[in-house]
Amino acid sequence: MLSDSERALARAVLIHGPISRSELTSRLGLSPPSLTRLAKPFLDRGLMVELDDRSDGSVGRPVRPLDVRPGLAHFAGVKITGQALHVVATDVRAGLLAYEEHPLQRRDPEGVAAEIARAVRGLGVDRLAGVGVSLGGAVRDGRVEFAPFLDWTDVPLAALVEAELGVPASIENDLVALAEAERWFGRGAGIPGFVVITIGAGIGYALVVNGQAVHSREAGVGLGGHIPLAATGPVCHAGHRGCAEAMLTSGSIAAQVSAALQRPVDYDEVLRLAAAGDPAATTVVDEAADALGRLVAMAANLTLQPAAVLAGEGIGLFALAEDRVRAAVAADRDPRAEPVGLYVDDSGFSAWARGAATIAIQDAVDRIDLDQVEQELLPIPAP
Amino acid sequence: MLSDSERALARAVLIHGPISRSELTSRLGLSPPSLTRLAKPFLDRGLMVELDDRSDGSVGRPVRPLDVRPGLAHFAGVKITGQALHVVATDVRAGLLAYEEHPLQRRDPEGVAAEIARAVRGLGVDRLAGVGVSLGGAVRDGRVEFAPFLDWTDVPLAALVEAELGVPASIENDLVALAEAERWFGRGAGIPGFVVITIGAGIGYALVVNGQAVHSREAGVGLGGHIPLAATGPVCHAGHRGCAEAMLTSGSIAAQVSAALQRPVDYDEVLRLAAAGDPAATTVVDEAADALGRLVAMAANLTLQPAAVLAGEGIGLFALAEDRVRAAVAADRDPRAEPVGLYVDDSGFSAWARGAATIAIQDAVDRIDLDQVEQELLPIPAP
DNA sequence: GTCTCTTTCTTCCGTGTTAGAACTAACCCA
DNA sequence: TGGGTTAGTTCTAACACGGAAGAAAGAGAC
Repeated sequence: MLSDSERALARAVLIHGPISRSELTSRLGLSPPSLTRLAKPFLDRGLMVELDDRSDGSVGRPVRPLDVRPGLAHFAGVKITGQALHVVATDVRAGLLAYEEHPLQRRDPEGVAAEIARAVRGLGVDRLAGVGVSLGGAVRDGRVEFAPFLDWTDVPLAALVEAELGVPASIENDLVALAEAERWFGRGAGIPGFVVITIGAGIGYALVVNGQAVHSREAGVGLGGHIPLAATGPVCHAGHRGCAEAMLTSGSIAAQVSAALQRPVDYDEVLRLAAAGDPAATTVVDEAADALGRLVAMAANLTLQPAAVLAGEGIGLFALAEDRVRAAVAADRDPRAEPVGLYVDDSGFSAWARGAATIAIQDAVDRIDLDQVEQELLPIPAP
Repeated sequence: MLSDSERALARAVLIHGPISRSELTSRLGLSPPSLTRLAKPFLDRGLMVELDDRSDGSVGRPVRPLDVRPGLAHFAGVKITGQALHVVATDVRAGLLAYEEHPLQRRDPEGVAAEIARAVRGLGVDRLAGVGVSLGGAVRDGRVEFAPFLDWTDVPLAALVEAELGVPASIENDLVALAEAERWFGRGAGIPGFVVITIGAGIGYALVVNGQAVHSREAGVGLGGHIPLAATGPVCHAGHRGCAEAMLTSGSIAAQVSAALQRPVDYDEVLRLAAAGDPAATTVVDEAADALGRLVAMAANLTLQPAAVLAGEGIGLFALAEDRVRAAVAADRDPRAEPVGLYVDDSGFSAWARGAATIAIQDAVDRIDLDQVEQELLPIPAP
């Protein structure tokens, strides 16, 4: 619907906040006249607004930065896990407006779609322009090809959710969605390529290269989880000693400390104990930090990307043992290579659902038709 | 010089051999009229020819496939190692016409440039349209920023070679060049992404994602070389036990077998001994095969690419222990994931120099100026 | 105050690229 | 010989783009 240049403009304004036409010329490689021409329809239809950036003392005509019209639309993002729906409402930049968690009652596609619809309606968001749904598994063209934790095969989830909610629905693999969120609105904004590693109940892995997320069939399979990271260490359920799952998942870490202390301890308590100096917890956390650093280094080495975004609900580990992680990264990295940039997204569980919302936002941008913008958008008074 | 569409056409015809306009429409996303218009200047100026594809029995007007004019130009490729220059002459599709090896006498930039020029002239190629040079190190904009094995820093090698030879010279990192060669003309043609692993005197590693080679600053540093692959095993010069260099380089393999047999044995003899069933050689080769498989699996897992091109002068190992390599790949790969496609380029040392030639070819395509095609090209009679 | 300078943005217009519609070319087959 | 089929071409209208020149809007100098 939009031409390439129009879409590039829309994306640039969405991602880079208020931005002047002159900066857009260099960023998009277009001439000033083209920017004037391209921006006009977006302004006329109320999709963008022109800010009057008050004079900052510099000489010359003041810039009139373009921005997305505030309150133009809202989006919902839903991450499906085996146990729950994590639901967020966001603005057009995936900024968090609300976050809720709902236990998942049903597992059949229709039931899940109905619960997604109920949860999204429960957010009470007006101007909902799209819903994004993410889950672990292989996803293509709005269909869940394969989702092991729900035992789904070839489920047309986007169509089901659209039918329930009446707004466009987008589906994506949870890790690809998270990578997209980090790339557009998160810690990876402005970096051409990076690795995404999540730790929590499982190990997640995704990749952005040359400014685009790698969208492989494998994304759902969890290939990063069984990379060997320690010669000694616990054994994962697949029988790998010292693999990423064994060293880094919150369940395995909690189990190790529980065994040592001979009482049940959960992950958060492990982190507290380690912070307080408990020797068993400290040992386990330190070894996990070493393993995380090794995983980051290995991923950076093999993907040739000098940056990593760390996320997931278990990422509290990093704050506790940052020095060890960094030391482990450096140890497995050639000293002549650029040091790996580490960016931590500690927003925990809501990051997953924000990732889903990002997919909905991206699809909404691609869906814009300047000839068919609903007139309801226009009456909103500009602030 | 060429517009985007013209360049896309030129590349498609170069890469995909004789190809009809109708197939180009779908491949390039252009309309038939555009193909007619775009192809005409290339035909008029003698850069392309129209084949009359004799009727194959199908109904309808026969196709007139476009192809590069035979004998249009030749290219030279030079790979610099610490000891020698490996030099090839190729046609426009990087097809091998000649291969020579010259010991490297001098190490200073001017001396190397002079030896490159002498070696290339020695090939006796007419219609030389460009020279590509590749070497291990960091390269940018025709300059060698850093080449440890020659102890070079910021050497304008392209300019030096151009001055000596009088034809355009292109410089690239050896592994990026090899990856480009595999992507355009080699085993990776038609695959959107793959990993390149070379074994030989060292371990090489490169990456193609979304149809483009990853061009990182790190490419020259050899990051793939010290990935841990075996808990036991020999120690590399950097002190890593069981790392890729220790397990897979021809020097390390030969040294292990030499130690076992208590006599000096070179790499080729190791392969012969293993093929003949010698127990020491077999053990070392089998362990190397396991390590190679593990490296491939790890790279495929972390890059999310389901294919690997194996190359390098030591790749004879693969033919000898293919089953073990494949088994090791499968063992470290989630069974639900797509199996890794293995493509072997067993052309040995000349593959490196063909990679360099590929870079020259790519640059030559980007340099085409349809307004300034030399008239000398035209008198060649079409076949 | 007003004049000049600087920078941003806009208007005008020529150029070049694109694809739709209609057409021609070249072959198979009956 | 004439219809069917596919490939490729010609004509033309639309349109996106950037260069040139101009307008807008402020800062600073006098």
